[in-house]
Amino acid sequence: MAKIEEILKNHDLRITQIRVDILNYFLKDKSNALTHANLEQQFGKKHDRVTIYRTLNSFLENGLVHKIADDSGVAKFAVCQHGSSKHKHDEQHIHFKCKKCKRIECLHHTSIPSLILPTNYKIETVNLLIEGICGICNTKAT
Amino acid sequence: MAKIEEILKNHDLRITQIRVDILNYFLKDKSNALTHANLEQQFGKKHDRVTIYRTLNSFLENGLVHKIADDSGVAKFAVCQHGSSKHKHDEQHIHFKCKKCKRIECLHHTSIPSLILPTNYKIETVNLLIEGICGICNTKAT
DNA sequence: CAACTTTATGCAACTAAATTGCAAGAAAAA
DNA sequence: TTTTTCTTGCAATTTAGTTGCATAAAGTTG
Repeated sequence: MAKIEEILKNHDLRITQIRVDILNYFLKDKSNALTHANLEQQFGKKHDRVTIYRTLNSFLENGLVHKIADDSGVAKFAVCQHGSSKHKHDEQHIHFKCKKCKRIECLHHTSIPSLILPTNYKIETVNLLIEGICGICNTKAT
Repeated sequence: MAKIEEILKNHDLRITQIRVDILNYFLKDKSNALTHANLEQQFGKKHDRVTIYRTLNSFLENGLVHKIADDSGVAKFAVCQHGSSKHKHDEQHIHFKCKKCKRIECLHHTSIPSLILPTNYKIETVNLLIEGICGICNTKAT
């Protein structure tokens, strides 16, 4: 069985054309976040708009991708790092949004420092989005 | 001149009824974030839906409020701490979203630790959203 | 592998959030 | 108080996402 199909299986997802296509597209650049619009542009002729939404949602529910919080109002998704089970939680990591190229990427190798909150606050998830200029844009500066 | 009106002036905003109303409402609980829907519920009879959007946007542009990134797709706003000029940047702070009461609040007294990013990455803004159970909900637990 | 069960897909319609254009009205400036 | 500039209200539109339902495909079982 091809690698892609194994990944889908491991996340309790049926193997269908659109899922293979979209997962492949995500895996081309693992740290890059994608929107529904990005995928519609890529696959809009081959697959239905609504099916793309539903694919993203099932990927999300089954822990294959995670949703990235940003203030644009458009949902962005990126593949989770762990290759296998849907139950294993993705390590928390930083998201970086470049103001120049607009790309959002996951910085998997940069850890989130521990935080001290007021008494009685219970932390469940930490969502850290940094905006600035990414390495690529910064080297080929104006 | 009343305090509210001074604040508007200091942010280069004309004094109008809706702006006074909305700013007052924000200031009732300075650390609480509000959505357009919250404000529409409060002021929908007195003021137009679109005007509420525009009020939020001018508050945002003139640095009176900031927009909070979260994954819900609905824009949330909270007043900035500094009372005065629109040019003074708001100190960066943590946002906390309670999974029980759904409230988003600004933790102004909890600072963001410094972060080390990969080479050539330039940080401009840090957006830190923590989800969990807030102090109030946690003490009156189930 | 045929029949069956379950889940996914495509299409149309719909909802929700936010924006735009424009004429009229209100604030601030001259 | 007149003029200029900005703000408001209304209608229409755009954009993002969801829902219902009939059909089709995937996986399962005898």
